[in-house]
Amino acid sequence: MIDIRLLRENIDVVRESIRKRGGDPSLADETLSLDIRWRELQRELDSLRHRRNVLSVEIGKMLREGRREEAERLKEEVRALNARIEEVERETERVKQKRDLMLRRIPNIIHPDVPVGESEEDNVPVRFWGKARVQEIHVGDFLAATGGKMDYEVIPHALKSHVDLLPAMDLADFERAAKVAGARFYYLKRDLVILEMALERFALDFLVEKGYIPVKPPLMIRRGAMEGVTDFATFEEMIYGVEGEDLYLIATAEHPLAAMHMGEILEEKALPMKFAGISPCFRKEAGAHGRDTKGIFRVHNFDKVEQFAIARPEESWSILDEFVENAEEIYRRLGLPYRVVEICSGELGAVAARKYDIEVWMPVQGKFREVVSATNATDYQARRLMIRYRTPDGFVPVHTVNATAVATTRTMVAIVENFQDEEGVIHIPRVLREYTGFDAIRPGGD
RNA sequence: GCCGGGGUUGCCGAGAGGUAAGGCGCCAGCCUGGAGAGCUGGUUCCCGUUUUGGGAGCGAGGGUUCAAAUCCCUCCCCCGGCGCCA
Repeated sequence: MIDIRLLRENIDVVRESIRKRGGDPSLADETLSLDIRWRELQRELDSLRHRRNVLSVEIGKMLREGRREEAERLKEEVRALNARIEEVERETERVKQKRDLMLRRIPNIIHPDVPVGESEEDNVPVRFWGKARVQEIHVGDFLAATGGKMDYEVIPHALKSHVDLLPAMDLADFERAAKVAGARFYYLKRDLVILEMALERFALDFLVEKGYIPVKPPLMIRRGAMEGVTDFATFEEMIYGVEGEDLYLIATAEHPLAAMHMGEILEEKALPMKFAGISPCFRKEAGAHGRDTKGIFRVHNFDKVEQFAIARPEESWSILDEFVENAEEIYRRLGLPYRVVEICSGELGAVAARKYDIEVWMPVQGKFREVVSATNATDYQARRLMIRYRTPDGFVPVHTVNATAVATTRTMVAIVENFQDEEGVIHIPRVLREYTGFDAIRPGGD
């Protein structure tokens, strides 16, 4: 939620931000006129209540002095006044709720440097790292995607998709998962289970070493908490609810981590707080029909190690950079070639003021695919959640920053695509071997 | 799940139908060579204002009443005990 004062005092900033996102800026004007109406009603309500309070004190005095008839007459007057108050209260509440509903639909004010654009094609690559392995047929696409700014080698042999390779090696079972749970679920088996845990432990150790606090959060949270951290569209399209309970499955550890300090006033010296959350993530993936329908690239539940910070406003941008750098270092250590892209205005989620993705080169698919997403939500979540910190001029909303460290399923796809050889052997990145205890996964096991 | 105790302002803590004591912390002013102590005022949210001001707020939501932190319902959370469980 944006600061309503911004709407009252500087509505052009709000309009411009909405326009850049491709939304309708009249949302700002409509919200403001509701706010003006609400303030009128509130003023009327306050003066009516003032009158009641005065009379009520008077009644108390009369009763103490034994002036019963006078008191009864006044009571009658207050009863009439109360009927009027109730009427105005209802209207005030109605207008306020409508205003708040619209206010919550206004997306975060975007950072001025965010590239303006409409779709994925307008995202701006900012960095490339590594030497990509490119199949002959993908060389054209690769050059288009990198503009020649990334090193590559053409590989002669054909590569297998994880969708085929993993079941063939009995490392995953998609058919039985579909029987039991439906599409976009999976059983992971054997060494792949170990690999997943190795990835998690590697990412967690990496962040803990930097002083981040490891956290396993609740996997279900209440509606009030979920509404504080997600926008309406996310809630509708992504979030599973539990029937008969006021509980919703988290779509990322960011949700319970952001809500952890809701309603609190934090001491400035406690900031920034940096967390390494680890949790399963549950996502409906509504509207993703026909895309990545097989395998483990896009699934309804997966594990993720997440970076999350609660920060002072003046430090949130450097923390966003730090998070991106952390994630890059993780993927560099894994040896996976990637590019960093800045997400354009039209593709930003409502809570994001600015966002970077890391996309790993996937040799089988012949594309860069998103594995990491890093967002500065500025004060947007904090205002909804009422997370503030103490400053000399009062309580100020904190900033929240989130970024992936490792999403296990997508990273495993990246490993399978990048590190399989001619024989179909999957080589384990060196940094993971101390965690897995094996250096490769071979067909037929061993 | 059951029984009992509890949830009050940044923190602690009184108030048990009559309109939120007191202490601490913090901020400002006075005082001081400077600091401290002391004194004075302020210290949640909303509306209004040149100023004076008004309203809301006692875990959440309803109800009773002229008036609710206080009485009555529903729910949430914390502490203790019992039960159940990994």
